[in-house]
Amino acid sequence: MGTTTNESAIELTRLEEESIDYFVPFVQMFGLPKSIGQIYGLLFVSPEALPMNSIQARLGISKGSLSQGLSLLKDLGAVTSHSLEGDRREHYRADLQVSRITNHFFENRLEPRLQNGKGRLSVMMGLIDESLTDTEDSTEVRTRIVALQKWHKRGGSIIPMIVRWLKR
Amino acid sequence: MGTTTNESAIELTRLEEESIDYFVPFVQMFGLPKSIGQIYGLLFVSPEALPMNSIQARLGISKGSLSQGLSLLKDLGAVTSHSLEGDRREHYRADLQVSRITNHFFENRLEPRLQNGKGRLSVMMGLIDESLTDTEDSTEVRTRIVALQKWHKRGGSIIPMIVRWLKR
DNA sequence: GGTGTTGTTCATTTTTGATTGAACAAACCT
DNA sequence: AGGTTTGTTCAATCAAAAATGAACAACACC
Repeated sequence: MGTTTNESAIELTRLEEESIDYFVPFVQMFGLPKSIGQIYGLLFVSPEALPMNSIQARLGISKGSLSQGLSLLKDLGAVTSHSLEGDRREHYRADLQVSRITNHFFENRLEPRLQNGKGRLSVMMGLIDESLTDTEDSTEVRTRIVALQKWHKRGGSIIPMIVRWLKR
Repeated sequence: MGTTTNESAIELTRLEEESIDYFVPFVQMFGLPKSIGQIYGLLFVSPEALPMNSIQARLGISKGSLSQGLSLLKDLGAVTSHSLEGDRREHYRADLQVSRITNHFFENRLEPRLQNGKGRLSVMMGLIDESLTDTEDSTEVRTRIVALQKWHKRGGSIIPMIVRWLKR
């Protein structure tokens, strides 16, 4: 039933499978790769922190993906790493704040593009204004761009609200 | 400066270039292909409705992409098609409501996955509850899932608000 | 020092998704 | 009817993104 068919050594529990199948589409809708969802999904239902090799054995993904995935998740603050006494391996634990993942989307994916877009809109207005031919058409287009600018600003202002809503 | 270098027959105006360079990243952040952004960007600053062959000549993309792109944009309600007297070709015009595009993201991309996720969360709760071993660990995990459920619900409830905010 | 373990990096491979263009259908005209 | 224009569909190609695994670095222990 789950999409989590793999050739890995260690079987996943039903709970782990469900969690992974929850988080994979979740991270994907925010433009993150599947492996991130798998890792986070597994850690989310693991009461104790897990070392890399154990995660790898369960998910059956490559060491490279895992290392990169964990490092991204650490950057986001979605997982934390812990050293245990008498064990050289780092152990990884999921942070409960799922919003760490969504914030990444808003702050790194949306914000910069909105910023860039803002500049382009000004340029467009400039181009319209300097075009001498002040026809009916050009006023129509000007109207459109003004509307877009307004809408753009509105979109930008809602993001901080969403972020605040999703955190805590 | 613009990324809109192509081999097409008809030159784009600076305004058209800027508009395309505005909309391409815009649609991409909502998971739509670049061609959609090009088409919409061009139409957005065209005072008169354009026929397919003219769009193709300006953008230099294939007839196939164009046809598919326009049909998606029409489905979203982001462009409308009009028949002109004495011209067999359909003419396409951008709808000012950019929110048509974003709504597609929220309603077709986010909503269904949230819905699917809701089901998985119930399954997860069920699995935890039926697991007889009622250890410290299992209560910890239960807590996590409850928190996730709460967060999930919160996320679901914000979407209609965003959609309403973005429309008009 | 040498050996085994842990984790990272990055060039190659694989997978996924977008674009192309040729074949086809439909509409119009003479 | 035949010929032309307009638009769609879909298998093949191409491009972008993700996953792999081998090479490497860092550390620990003997």
